[in-house]
Amino acid sequence: MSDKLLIRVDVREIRSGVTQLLQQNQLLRVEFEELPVGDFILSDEVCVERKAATDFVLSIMDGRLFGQVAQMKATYLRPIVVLEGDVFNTRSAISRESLMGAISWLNVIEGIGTVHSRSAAETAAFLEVMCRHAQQGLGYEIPLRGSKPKDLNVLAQYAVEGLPSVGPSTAKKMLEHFGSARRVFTATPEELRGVKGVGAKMSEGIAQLLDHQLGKS
Amino acid sequence: MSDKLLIRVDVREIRSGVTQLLQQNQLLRVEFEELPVGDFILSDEVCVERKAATDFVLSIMDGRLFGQVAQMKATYLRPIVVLEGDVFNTRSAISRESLMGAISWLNVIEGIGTVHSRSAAETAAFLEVMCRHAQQGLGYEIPLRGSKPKDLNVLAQYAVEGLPSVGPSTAKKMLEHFGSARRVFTATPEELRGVKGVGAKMSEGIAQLLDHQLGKS
DNA sequence: ACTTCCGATCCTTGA
DNA sequence: TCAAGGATCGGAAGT
Repeated sequence: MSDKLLIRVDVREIRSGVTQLLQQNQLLRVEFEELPVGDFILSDEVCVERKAATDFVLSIMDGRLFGQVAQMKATYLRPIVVLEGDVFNTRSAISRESLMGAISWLNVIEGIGTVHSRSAAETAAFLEVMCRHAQQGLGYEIPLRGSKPKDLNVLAQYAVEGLPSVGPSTAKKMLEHFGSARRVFTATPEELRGVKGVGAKMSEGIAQLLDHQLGKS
Repeated sequence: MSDKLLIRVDVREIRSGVTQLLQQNQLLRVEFEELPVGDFILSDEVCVERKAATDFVLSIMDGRLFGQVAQMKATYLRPIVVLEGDVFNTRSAISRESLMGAISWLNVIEGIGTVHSRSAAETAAFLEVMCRHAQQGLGYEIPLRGSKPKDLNVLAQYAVEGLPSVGPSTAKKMLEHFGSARRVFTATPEELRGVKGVGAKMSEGIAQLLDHQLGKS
């Protein structure tokens, strides 16, 4: 019972004030890892992504947030985003509706809870509580929103979207057409054109990328 | 498509400022009902409980919150609590820990998202967005990946970074090792392990993703 | 997230 | 049947 709670922290958070505070906390044992996704792992099921206000806004604008969220959902049953600071008062030129849209999207569509904290200290305190809940919870399993197997689809889509001129819609159609990501990546330009929305230009561009031998910059 | 979004509001919210604002919103059609649970029904799945800061605190202290939440969970797939105002600055003699405990409990254990709003107006705005998301989804798709580079070398690396657990440095090494992106994507797990930094776990994860047959839509 | 803009792709026409 | 034109869709860029 006297065992400390284990919290696994991504190495990129090492220097953050939050982490310092966690280490000072006698109830916690902090371990650093290079996490492929998320910032704090509270249990096998619960993963926390911490976003300072400005970073949250930036990650919306450059699209990082969506990929991160997709990956969190693929790995953890209960991903949670902690928003640190006042997201509505960053200097960034983002519209209010975009911001609210993002928060709503997380909660309503993705089923990812958002916890607001006002400072690093508060974030650390929240993490302690959340950690206890995640590990000692109530013991019973909670039926969850996301299904696991389906999530490989998302990861596959994520990979395919890396191709030039390929967005969400084309990526989906390609995966449907070819069955797997590997078969998309091995397809010839002619085969690619079999996908609706993919014409000469796109198929050539993709082939060019795939077969490109790296050289001069 | 031009139909307004329907939002069902509990009769006890009739006189609230939030409701007034909802009624003025041309995009919404407001209907009042005596709801057995929750304050706003946004869809068959999504239900919102609005808690002004002081009320939130009170409902924690007298234990009401837990019952309400249990009922919401029983009826709706995705219950959400909107916290209006500054919950940490009510006059009530509640400890910070209890407050954070309640918020953590909602998110971590119950899987109920908490959205913070600073005023009735903001709550109303949030409800509009959430209502749209609940009923129509986004209405478009978000690219999982951010904007793409144009330089072929960089682009190839970018594409490879789409693989799970593969960051910039691993991607670079893979490309050097295999010569082209296509050859990375066609590699077997054993071949992948030939790259420094890629072990059993990562190579298996990658292969699994590449060969994953997508489940049906 | 949301909006706007631009280009590729697709589809119809019409010779 | 095929080429040219315009409508539509989806990706990219910007706020």
